Amino acid sequence: MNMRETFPFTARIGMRALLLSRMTQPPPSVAIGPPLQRSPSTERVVRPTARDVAQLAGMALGTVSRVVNDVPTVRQDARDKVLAAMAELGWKPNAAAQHMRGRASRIVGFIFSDIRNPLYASMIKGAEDVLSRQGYTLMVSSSDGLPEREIALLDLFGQRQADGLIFAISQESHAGVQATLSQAGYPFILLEREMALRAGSVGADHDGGTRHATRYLLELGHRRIALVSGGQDNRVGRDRLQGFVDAHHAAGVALDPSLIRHESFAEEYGFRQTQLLLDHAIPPTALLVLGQHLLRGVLRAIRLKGIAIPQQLSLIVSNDSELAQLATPAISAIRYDAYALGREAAQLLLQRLREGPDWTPTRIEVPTEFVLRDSCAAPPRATPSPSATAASSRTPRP
Amino acid sequence: MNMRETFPFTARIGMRALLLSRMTQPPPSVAIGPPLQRSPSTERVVRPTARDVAQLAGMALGTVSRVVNDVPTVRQDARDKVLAAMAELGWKPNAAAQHMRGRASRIVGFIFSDIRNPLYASMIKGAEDVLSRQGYTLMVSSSDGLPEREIALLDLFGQRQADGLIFAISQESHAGVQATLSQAGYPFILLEREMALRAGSVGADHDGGTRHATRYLLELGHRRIALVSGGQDNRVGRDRLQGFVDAHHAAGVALDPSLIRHESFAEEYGFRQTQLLLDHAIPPTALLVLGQHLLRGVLRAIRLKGIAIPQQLSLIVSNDSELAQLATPAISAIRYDAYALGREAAQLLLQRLREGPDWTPTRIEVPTEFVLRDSCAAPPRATPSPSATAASSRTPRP
DNA sequence: TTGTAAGCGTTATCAC
DNA sequence: GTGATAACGCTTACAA
Repeated sequence: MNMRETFPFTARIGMRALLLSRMTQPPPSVAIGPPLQRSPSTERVVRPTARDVAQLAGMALGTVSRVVNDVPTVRQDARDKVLAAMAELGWKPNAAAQHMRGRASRIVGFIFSDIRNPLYASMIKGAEDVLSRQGYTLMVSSSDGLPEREIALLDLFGQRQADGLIFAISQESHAGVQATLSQAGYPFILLEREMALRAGSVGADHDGGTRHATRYLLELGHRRIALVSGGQDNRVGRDRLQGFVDAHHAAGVALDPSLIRHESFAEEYGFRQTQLLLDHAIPPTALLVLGQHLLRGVLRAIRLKGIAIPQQLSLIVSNDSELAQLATPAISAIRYDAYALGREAAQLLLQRLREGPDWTPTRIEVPTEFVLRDSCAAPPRATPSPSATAASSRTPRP
Repeated sequence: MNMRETFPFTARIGMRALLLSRMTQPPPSVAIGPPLQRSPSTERVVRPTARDVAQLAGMALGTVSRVVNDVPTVRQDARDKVLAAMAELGWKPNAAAQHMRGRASRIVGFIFSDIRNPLYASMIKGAEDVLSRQGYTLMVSSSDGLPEREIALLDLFGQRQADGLIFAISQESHAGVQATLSQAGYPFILLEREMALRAGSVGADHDGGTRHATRYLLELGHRRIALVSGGQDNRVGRDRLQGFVDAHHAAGVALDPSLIRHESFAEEYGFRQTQLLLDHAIPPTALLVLGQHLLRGVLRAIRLKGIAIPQQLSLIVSNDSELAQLATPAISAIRYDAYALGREAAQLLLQRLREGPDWTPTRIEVPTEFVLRDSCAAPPRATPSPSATAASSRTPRP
């Protein structure tokens, strides 16, 4: 017999105890913990099953299933009885059991370094708005930028039967992650990345954005434009550098390699490299900061030196941020719609899920936009350096 | 026979097609969509099962299970054979199937209005860092502030067999949400909210924070302090009002009810009410803005009127934000650690899960902190209004 | 049109 | 110690 205790479960009004905050907590570790340990005394609330519904409705188990799955060959009165029983018991089909019978889990994983990055938060919301409408639920996890954790998460999503994954991998070339990914058993979409794997990808047009911004500076007359960035190991970094170089070529302006610093996205790197650049024998008249966190460090270094923006130094940042908008002066920025990026990623994944493994991997590009604020001006007439005065001509690009 | 195709699945290198961005997309709807529709041709990659592992290892199915669950009564050579087969096939236990056998799902749901709110993002990260270490995975969903969607999500997490939920409900008193919650069948922790339900809750000490800030203004000599806020329908709003009132009482200062505006958290409300307050017969000399989004509108109204902060008007905001930090002048703020809040919520949920239904519902309070910036000063000697000069005495609270 | 039963991938309870 | 085997809650042929 399968009869259970009565429903519904009553809610008791509980008293509240006021605790003073306890805030001790060891730092996050890499391990996901014993993936699915034995749970000693898993107190599970007694939930009704389809069998209970069938019994209450006086129908067979199969009929309950047919009703929830909208199989047309169910007589109206039978359907009504089942529906009534469902409502009475508050029964909802168990997704795990449905999945066991070959149904898709409708779970999509999402891995990024840290959800506190507002860009990721927007991407998640964009993806969620698309996916939730199709009955998918998002499982999100932070990798904290650790490939080992990414691997663990990839395995975890496998165990958890995810139908697909949206992934902003930390290091495109990490062999372990690549290997895990290629055997993951579920399709994935790369965010702002590119790999030699059969995967869709979605990214912003950083190439075009950076080219546009660089050309703008060149047209203002700048001839020594510095670049501070990170990420040699991902598509974003490569695209940005490409745009920077292309703009110089197109303008016929020689590019001084000593003005390019692209080893890290860290704030301190921005601080240090800006100091070095400003101390350069022939310092740059404009600075392209490609990385949100870098900007803080860059601004600190500029202020420390007492350099005036934009009179002595023009500044452009990518991507846009509150800091860029609210700084004094407001910083011109290369921006893109992160929400749209997430939305496109979700749509691409859905398409892949619809079309199956024969699907042709696709890359979707989201446009970037150059937002002109108060941080750009023509270069100062004479470079602060004693030498080189001929360089500061004001001609727009030839 | 249960023999499958061979593993592992090889990864083919795919070519990439470059599509120009397509950005059409209907607006988000409330419906979660047909919760778990029939998926017409769910292409599932053939995954190995424990049975395959057993066969390859030349052992029985049960032994495979014993090995993954670390049952001690397995001989070493048997264990080795199974382990080898597992590795060869890349097999991982199917979490859904494990759950079917009574194991906890180790899924925790998280509902908030919009993940793009940086406070929620931090809370999620805090919760994730605690939960992931115990093998739990977070399912996150936005309600967009719609109770109907909250109800749908509560049901969804039930279907998806969540072990528990962390919830920042939109309207504490919504009957439908209350009813769904009380029959959810899984425990939940309320974030920054309070309800007459058997639930744990975690919140910041807005009462104390607001009291502290108000007292500070009173000690500066302010006697007409205005309050712009929203959320009469949740604990945060009530706590803040309480702190505001208490500080006045403690200082023996009468409180003018016409200076209290607390109907909405919307930017436009902040804009409009600030205009009205500044046009007041006896305008306030200080303004407490309790709500992140309000601040934008408030600042706009103040600038539009050409009022100088802090010379003519002192300003304090809750909670802290980039805008508060970067505005000119920087705005003093009441802040709290949202990451800690999420962490505490997760720990409370874990405790509840450990202790079972007999657990005593607990409220955890996270401290707030008053960050003094450049937006506060003593009130101007004479109020701009022609009347009332006696009111602007400078005595600290008696 | 509806009831019956096999089976999804595990775990747990039996025997052996 | 290890091998069968019966569940778990559901879907889906197949019978009736």
